Amino acid sequence: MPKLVNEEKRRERIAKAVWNIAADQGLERATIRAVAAECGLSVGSIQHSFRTQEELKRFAMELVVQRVTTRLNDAEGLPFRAGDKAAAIAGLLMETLPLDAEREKEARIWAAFSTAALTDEGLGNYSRQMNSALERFCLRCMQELNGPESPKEDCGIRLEAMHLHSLLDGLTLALLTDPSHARRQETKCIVRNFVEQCAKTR
Amino acid sequence: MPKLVNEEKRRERIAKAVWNIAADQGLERATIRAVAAECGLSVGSIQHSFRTQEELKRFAMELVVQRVTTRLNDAEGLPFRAGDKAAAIAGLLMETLPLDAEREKEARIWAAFSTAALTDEGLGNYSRQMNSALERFCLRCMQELNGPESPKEDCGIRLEAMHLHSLLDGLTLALLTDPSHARRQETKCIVRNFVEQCAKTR
DNA sequence: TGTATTTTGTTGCAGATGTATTATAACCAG
DNA sequence: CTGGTTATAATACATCTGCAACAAAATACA
Repeated sequence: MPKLVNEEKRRERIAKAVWNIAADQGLERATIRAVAAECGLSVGSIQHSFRTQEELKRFAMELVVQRVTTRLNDAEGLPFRAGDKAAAIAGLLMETLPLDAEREKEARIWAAFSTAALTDEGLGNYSRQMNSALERFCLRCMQELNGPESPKEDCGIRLEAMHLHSLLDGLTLALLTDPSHARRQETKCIVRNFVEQCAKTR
Repeated sequence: MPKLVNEEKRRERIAKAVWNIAADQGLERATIRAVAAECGLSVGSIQHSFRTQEELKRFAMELVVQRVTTRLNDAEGLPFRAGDKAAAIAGLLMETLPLDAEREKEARIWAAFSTAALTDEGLGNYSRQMNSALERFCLRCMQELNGPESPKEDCGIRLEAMHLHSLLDGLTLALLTDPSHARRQETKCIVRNFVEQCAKTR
């Protein structure tokens, strides 16, 4: 029997190297050799874990979707205190925005992949998965905000959830091209205002 | 004296070839040879107009910013009829969204360039220019919506303009990954609701 | 300890890519 | 028509890229 390696961990390590390169050089610079250098492996090792580069990119993007999706689901499960529900939800929403260095990197990674998905049909499904997950999350937030007395099958709330989702995406983009402190503060204000407004109308 | 060619037209023609490739294959596929083939020129001709590929990409992105900026400025200049001001503005805003094939292509082009700008400092300024132009446009729309009696130096309206800007960006992204008819209709609803809501609060 | 089996590292190769160089063709003033 | 200038085209070349092939090392079990 040969050396035993946790193949899944290995694949994740390689995928994270792809993330790093995508975040600060662009996905097109994530060549096999660059990835190998980034995670301190040889080209042969990468090839052992991923037959082709396309497979590697798919896996790297899928892993992003998985991580974010489970994180969103976990957040949904949290109980809200009744008192400051609006503030709690605003905080929850802000956690999805690139307001610190770590989230900014994640957002840059996602921007690279989702743009690549526009011209790479093999990746398109992951974009759609991510959008579904985000929209479910936003819908859940809006329902929580509106209180349990609101109708479950309201068309209006679905549109408001889409509004929220698009707003978060747009704010993310704006923060990526201008990550200044001022912009961050304004972004937080916008999210707070949105939540406030929603809470008021009901 | 030699053959005289309208150099500016030539450069634009080449830049548009870059746009085409970026829109349906991704900016990284816009190699010199691919661009030459796309616009029916030879590699040498491209090189005559652009010394390096980087210069070509910069020009192609700058041209997008110029076009959109002038278009937005033109739109701002139009007079609004007093009667259906909200509807008129909603229509104006929808014109910035990829609700038809032509705008969808433009949005794909812009997505490619703005993502590239995240990891290419030479392009970052164009992203910021575009954002400024869009935000001015949104601010102008909000002011028009609120009527002339609203204070000119309101911090709130600036935030609302940023909200609108981010919303448009996010809606654009969502439409690119799901350009279905249903999604387009929902997008229009969201824009109309936003404008309505803004008009009501004042 | 031996060895079969897997992992890892290196190298080779065909094709793509950016760009410099060179040669040809087109054009207009004289 | 012609000469000189420029536009266009073709090619050359060094580098990069994905991937395959192979060699070397490592390890778990007999």
